[in-house]
Amino acid sequence: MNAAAEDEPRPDLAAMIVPLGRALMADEQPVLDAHGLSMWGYVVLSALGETPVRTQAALAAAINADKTRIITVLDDLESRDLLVRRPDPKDRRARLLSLTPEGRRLRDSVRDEIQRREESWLGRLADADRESFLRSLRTLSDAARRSPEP
Amino acid sequence: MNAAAEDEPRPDLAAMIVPLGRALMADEQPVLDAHGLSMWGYVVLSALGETPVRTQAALAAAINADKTRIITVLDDLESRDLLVRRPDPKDRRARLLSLTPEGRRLRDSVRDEIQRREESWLGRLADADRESFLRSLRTLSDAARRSPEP
DNA sequence: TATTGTTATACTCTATAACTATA
DNA sequence: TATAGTTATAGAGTATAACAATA
Repeated sequence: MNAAAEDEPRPDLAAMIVPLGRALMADEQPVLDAHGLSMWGYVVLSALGETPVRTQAALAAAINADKTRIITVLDDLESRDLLVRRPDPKDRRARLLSLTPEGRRLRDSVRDEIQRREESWLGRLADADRESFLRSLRTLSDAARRSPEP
Repeated sequence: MNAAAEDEPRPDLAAMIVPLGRALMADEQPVLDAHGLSMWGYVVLSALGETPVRTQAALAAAINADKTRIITVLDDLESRDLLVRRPDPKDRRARLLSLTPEGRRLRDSVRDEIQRREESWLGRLADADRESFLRSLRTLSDAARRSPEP
């Protein structure tokens, strides 16, 4: 039994979640390195897979990134034939973004490796907690996406 | 029911956790601002409260920060009489760190406000999930602290 | 020589503002 | 004029290396 257990306040949520996020990212970095992908590169590939995106600004918004920040990422991915940018015929200012088959393959295999590593993290949880944890995480993550970040 | 639910892979853990951490921090920033505290300042006050720390290096390690990074933070907190640094008589290289009563008071009131805000996040969870979520989060957070970050 | 705290410097990430091309 | 994309610049945050004091 803990000596001062009664006085111990619970740790702040952020104080647990932020370092956990960092540790997860650090754990995934070797996978990305092995495929020559940056974190943002992978995020972009993932976001394009789920929903076809019609403008770079929309893509940036979807992944909570600055629109200027993803440009070099897109340049790199395009130069490696993982995605294509072509002007929208209806509005030639906009760029239609789509994954190439190769981009899709890369995204899938990286995601598989990453999620396999994540499984080993989830393996630390009690079986009864695991599903509940993922459900809660989805709920909070959705709430976070909706919360207005100035 | 979701159209393509069967094909939909679960989002990466990191892709949910990292933005959630950012949103929590953004949500807490106004509280810190109101008390003139930086995020690291608050982290230091919190860490000092829980366990008395005998060296700055130990403190830095405890909060997963670079030892050089907390120095200006300590300077600021000390100048505001929230903590004191005094040379350890047994090893005058080391600085014994302790909160002043004022530092303790500030830490407590900021923590109360922050945790009150966090409660409104947790309020989104199903009652049955809440306890499980916090337990799982503690488990993973502990694991993250142990994981060796190069 | 090794360690604690510190300072100075460099590097990475991110945001802001200005430019182009289309509309 | 307004918007999509782009480029250039500046700022914050972080890490690396070098230093002084003490052991």
